[in-house]
Amino acid sequence: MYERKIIPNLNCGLDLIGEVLYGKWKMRLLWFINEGHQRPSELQRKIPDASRRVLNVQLKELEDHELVTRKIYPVVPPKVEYSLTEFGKSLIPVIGTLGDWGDTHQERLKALISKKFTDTNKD
Amino acid sequence: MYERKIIPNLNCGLDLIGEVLYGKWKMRLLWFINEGHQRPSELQRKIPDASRRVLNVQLKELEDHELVTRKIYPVVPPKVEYSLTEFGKSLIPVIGTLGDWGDTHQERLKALISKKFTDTNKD
DNA sequence: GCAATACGGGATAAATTTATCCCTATGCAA
DNA sequence: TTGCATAGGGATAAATTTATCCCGTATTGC
Repeated sequence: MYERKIIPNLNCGLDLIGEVLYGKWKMRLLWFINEGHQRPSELQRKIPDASRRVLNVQLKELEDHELVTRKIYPVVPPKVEYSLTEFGKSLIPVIGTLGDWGDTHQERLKALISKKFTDTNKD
Repeated sequence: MYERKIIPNLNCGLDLIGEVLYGKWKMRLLWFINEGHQRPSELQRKIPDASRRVLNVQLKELEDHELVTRKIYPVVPPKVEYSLTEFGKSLIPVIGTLGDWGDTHQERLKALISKKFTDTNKD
C-alpha cells in the first residue's frame, strides 16, 4: 500500500474533513451505505464507474477513519455488510449539502465543465 | 498546462461540485476572499503552506468556473483583486458546513489521522 | 545600475490517487 | 470437474495533482 511521504496539515476544519472525505468515491459510498446498500457487491452495482478494487480500498479507509464498520458473516459465499457509525452518520447532512448545491446548479456546472473539453481544439 | 485525458463523470450533484471544489486550496481561497482578503499577496500570506504558483493556478480555475472575478488595476507595481461572484458566494455556506464538521470533531480527527503516521513503524 | 514590490507563468519533478491485471478462497450447481 | 457468486488484495501502470525552480514586466527609491 502507498505510504505518504508528506505529513498533512491539520490546521483547520477544512484540512481535517478533507483527510477523511477526499477520495473519488468516498462520499458516494457513505451515501449509499446510508441508503441501505450495505454489501460490497451492491455498492459496486450502484457505482459501476469505480472498479471493485478501488471501492475496497476506499471502504477500508472509511473503516480506518471510523466512519463505517464492517461486519463479516461466516457463510459461503462470503457475506459482508457495511454500516455507518454514529460518526459516519454525522457526515450525511454534510454530503447532502454538497450534493444539493451540485444539483441546484446542475445546468450551469455542466455547461462550464464541458466547455473545457470542447474548447480543447481552439488553442 | 496539464490536459485531462479522461472525461469526468457528471452524473450527480457530487460529481459536479467536485469538479469545481476539489483542489487542495480552493475552498480556502474562496473563504478568505469572502472574508475580504482579495489580493493575491494577501491570500498568499493567509495560506503560507501553498506556493504562490499553486494559488495562481487554482485561482485561475476558480475564475474559469465563474466563482470569482479578477480585477486588474493598471498601476505599478501591479494590483489585482479577486471577488466572489454570486455563484461563488452561494458556496460559502457549503464550505462553512464542511469546516464546521471538521472543527466539531477536531480532537477525534486529529487522533485518527495522526495514528496512521505513528503506526508506520508497527507494520 | 540594482534591489524591492506585486503579479504571472513555463518547464519539469515529485507526490498522490486511480485504474488495470491477475491471483486466492469456499461451497453449490450443472 | 468446471464455472459462478462473493469478497479480498498484491503488483504495477497510468492519470492527475502539487511542488519547485526560475524567468519576465514595469516603476520607485537609493
